[in-house]
Amino acid sequence: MTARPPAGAHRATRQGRAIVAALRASPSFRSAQEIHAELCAGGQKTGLTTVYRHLQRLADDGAVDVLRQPEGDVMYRYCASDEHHHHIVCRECGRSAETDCPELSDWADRVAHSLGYSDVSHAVEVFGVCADCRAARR
Amino acid sequence: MTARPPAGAHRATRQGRAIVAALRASPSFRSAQEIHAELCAGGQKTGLTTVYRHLQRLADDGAVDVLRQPEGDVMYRYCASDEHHHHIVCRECGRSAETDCPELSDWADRVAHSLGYSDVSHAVEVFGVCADCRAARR
DNA sequence: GTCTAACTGAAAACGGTTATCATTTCGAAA
DNA sequence: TTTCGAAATGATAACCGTTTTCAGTTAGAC
Repeated sequence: MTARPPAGAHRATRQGRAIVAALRASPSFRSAQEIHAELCAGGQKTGLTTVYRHLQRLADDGAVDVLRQPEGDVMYRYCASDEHHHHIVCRECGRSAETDCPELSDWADRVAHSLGYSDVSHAVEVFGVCADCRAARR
Repeated sequence: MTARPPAGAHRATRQGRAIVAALRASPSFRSAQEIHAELCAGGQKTGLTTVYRHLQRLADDGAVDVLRQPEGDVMYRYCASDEHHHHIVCRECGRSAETDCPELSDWADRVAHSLGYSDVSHAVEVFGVCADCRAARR
């Protein structure tokens, strides 16, 4: 009877490191497919399945933010903050900024309770055009 | 050279009426597939393609609200209000209520502008548990 | 070095949505 | 009422992102 490594621990793999590095290197939301293409292009051969698996686990662990685009694609971004927060995403280049939302939580709670709802959560995404893209337009 | 009916006009069809009726009859968000199944079950034979086409056009016309669930399914609901508004959706039964959002718009604009973003739009969904479902729990 | 659970990835399955295209239907004009 | 073309329909296939499968590989504890 030999001792076992603690079940549930994650192992350090080349692919896992590459995926986290790719996420950290980007200030904007990226799709699994984009990250996969980027890794392959950079010589980091990695299966698409593996990319999906790591992103999913990172999201479960709360290490990345998940955003669903209006078109339905799921995007991932490395989390700067542990706190509950929201994003302002540039419609053109995808760059995003984080913001906290105390007023927003208050608003959601107040409105929900006044309508008889409890256990309130909210999903908010703000879209706009960032300063650089606006400048590039003209 | 014969005169033509105005291009772009919509024609009144049995299927179109059935789809609108199904939407009007429900207080909660429904998926295209659900509506299709409901029509078929009710003897209103209608193609799935046609359901998608009508829902899409209604959404384009602003006649229905569109909501993307966290799981990715697109849901549709008849619009009570023409104004910009948001929904509070019951996590358990899907029932939804509408609410306006002047503070929310202000918040989104203010935060976005302070970060250099313009042409701001926002997507907000609030989820909770409605009074009936809460009562049914215990 | 040994061993095994964790990880990998090619290929297939999945599921919702959209495109294709031959057929049907609405409705304006004659 | 009949005609006729644009619009609508719907069965089928294509699409596309994501998940599952499963045989093979690898990290890392001992």
